[in-house]
Amino acid sequence: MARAEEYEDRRRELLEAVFRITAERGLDEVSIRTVAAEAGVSVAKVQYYFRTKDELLLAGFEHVMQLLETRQQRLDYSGPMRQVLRDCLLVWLPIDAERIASTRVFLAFAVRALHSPQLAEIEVKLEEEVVSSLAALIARGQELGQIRAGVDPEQQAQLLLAVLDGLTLQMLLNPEVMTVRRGTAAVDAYLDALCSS
Amino acid sequence: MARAEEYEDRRRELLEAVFRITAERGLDEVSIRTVAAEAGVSVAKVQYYFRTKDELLLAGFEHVMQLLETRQQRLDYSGPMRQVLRDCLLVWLPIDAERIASTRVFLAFAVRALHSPQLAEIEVKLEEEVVSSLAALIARGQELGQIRAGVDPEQQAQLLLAVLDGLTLQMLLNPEVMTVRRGTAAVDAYLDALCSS
DNA sequence: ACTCGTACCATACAGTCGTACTGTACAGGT
DNA sequence: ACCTGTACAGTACGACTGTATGGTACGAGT
Repeated sequence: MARAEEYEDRRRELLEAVFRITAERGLDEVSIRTVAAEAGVSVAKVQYYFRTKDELLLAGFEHVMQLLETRQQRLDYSGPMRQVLRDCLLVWLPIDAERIASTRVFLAFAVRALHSPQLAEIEVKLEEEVVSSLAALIARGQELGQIRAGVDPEQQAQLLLAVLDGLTLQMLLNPEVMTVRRGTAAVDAYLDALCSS
Repeated sequence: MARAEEYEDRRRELLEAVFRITAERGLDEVSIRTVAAEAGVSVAKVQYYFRTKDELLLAGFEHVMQLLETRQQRLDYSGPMRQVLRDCLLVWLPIDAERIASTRVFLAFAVRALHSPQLAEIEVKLEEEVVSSLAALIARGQELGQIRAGVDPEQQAQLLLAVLDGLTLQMLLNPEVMTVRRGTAAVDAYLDALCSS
């Protein structure tokens, strides 16, 4: 069905425009018109693919989520658990231009989700997925004797995600203080504590 | 000078309206008109005290910051360092209605600061203050032998703040998963690691 | 050949936005 | 008594917002 594929491609192009605007100028610069201009299309085309702005934003959030998930799935899962876990965590840290953009967009949507049940639903769903996949990695590491046995995988995964969110916020807000080096060092320290006896 | 005091009072009333709207409906629901309506005054009155919307938002951010600082200064600094540090950290965690509101507002402004140099400036300034005061507490705890000597106070303070930010975000976004109990437990665990040899 | 759905475009509408302008009530100084 | 500055109120302006509408080009089906 080349029809359906093309349809999805057009939608994705528009969602990428949403992504770029959000990353560069913030979520409240996203309007039907700015998205149309960014994508180089007419207002009506945006409306054709997304009936309302809410629908556009919903899809925009899901687009970022999917991007982050994809990045997580593309990792090399063959090495030692500590390495795998580290790579997995680094997906969320703003350590290069690509990740700076995606974490900015994520944060913008997450904060808006505080007042939008629909966005919150998406956020919660993704978080559950990430937590459970991290927990699975931790549990697997425990089986292999590479990770301390005493901790609850699920709870530890949640905590890791929280630490990650915090580091992300600090790195974005104050990159001169919370540098890439310090951020990754913090993650490594956390992993040290998790892996050592 | 009762004149100047009244002037500041009026300004504060408007800033509290900004605070309430931001906490309940989000920062992008803040407009001159919604603030005027929330405060029960005319649009022109808001304009009289804040020439532009930017000025209003700037002052609004400073207002939250001041609120948080005040709350931190009102603490009881006489007990053991661990207790003091804990209270200090809990100022930032959304563990009751008051703190939920202030952390929501803080996050909203912080994310907007990603695209506003003026807001970012305020954020960075506050963060430096908080970090240095936390670092002072840690250093004092080290002198008293209540906190492990091996760590760098400044760096540890930054990390603590990051963890706090992350926990805050999680608790606000997903309160059913990251409960008050778990959030405070995470802080306590962190303090345990900091205090034990 | 005709029709129909898809994929758009240009434009219009009502509402809201930040901001500016004009007017006024009133307290205090001279 | 007169003037001036403060502290507002009411309203208007242009820009921008999300959304709706009407029109059109075109490939596919019958």
